[in-house]
Amino acid sequence: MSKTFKPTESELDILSILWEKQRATVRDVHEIIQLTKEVGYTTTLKLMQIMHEKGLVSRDESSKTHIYIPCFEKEKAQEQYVGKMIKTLFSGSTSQLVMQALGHHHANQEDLLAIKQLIATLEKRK
Amino acid sequence: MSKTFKPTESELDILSILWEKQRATVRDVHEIIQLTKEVGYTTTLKLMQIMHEKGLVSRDESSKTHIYIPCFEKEKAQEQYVGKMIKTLFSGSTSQLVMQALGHHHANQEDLLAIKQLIATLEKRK
DNA sequence: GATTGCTTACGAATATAATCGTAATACAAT
DNA sequence: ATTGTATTACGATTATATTCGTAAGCAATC
Repeated sequence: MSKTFKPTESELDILSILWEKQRATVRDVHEIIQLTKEVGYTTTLKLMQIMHEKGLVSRDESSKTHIYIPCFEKEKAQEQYVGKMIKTLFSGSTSQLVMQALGHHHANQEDLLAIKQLIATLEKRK
Repeated sequence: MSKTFKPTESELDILSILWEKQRATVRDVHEIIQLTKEVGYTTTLKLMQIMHEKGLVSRDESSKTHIYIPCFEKEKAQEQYVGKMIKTLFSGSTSQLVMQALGHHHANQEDLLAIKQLIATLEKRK
């Protein structure tokens, strides 16, 4: 029964900030957005208001300056996007995605160790 | 000088079919799209025409029924989307993406072996 | 050569997303 | 109280994406 959740590009950018900070005001969010994008304050405000209408975020209105909180877990978004990506960009092959990621983006020794351990677990569980 | 390439959702669906088949007519593509989506033939046609205008695909017009060919490599799209995803959904952590993928999507023994080998290479190259 | 069926071209309508200006409101400082 | 500043609300505009109807071309078949 979980609704298909499908934020737009801009909404996802905002969500990613909210997941990071847990809770934030429009200004908090806007200041971060502004680092990478030339955009007015009211634009960010409006986007967050729309996200509120859609139920993507909730907000604490007890003080004048509202505080926004994401309405669902980052993990849910991760699952959805990773799945879609494996399907449309990697012909359904998980390992191709994994290898693309490892091949093109840095992972340190510790990270690699953790991955090896996960693989070991998966192999045992066969 | 490579332009930022940014296909829409629908365009990406079409591209993914073209990458799979290498070359295809509008009808070929439409028949596959139709399996998952209720949409008219001319809609698919129009989308592909627009993609042609944008330079996302080229086409062979020598016979009446045009044959479409993707204009750039799947790998380029993979790189771009994986990068964006690591950034917005995994706080910049490649290994988190990798572990999410391996944890939630099936990979067989052979796949896992290939990944282990890649990791070994990366470790050596330290 | 008329009819049928499949094709492309094209314009228009509709839907969705993103942007911002302006006004109203609250609150703090003078 | 008045002024200044930051906030929200809201409407309007613009941009972009999606959808499809209709017409025109072409080739095979009747």
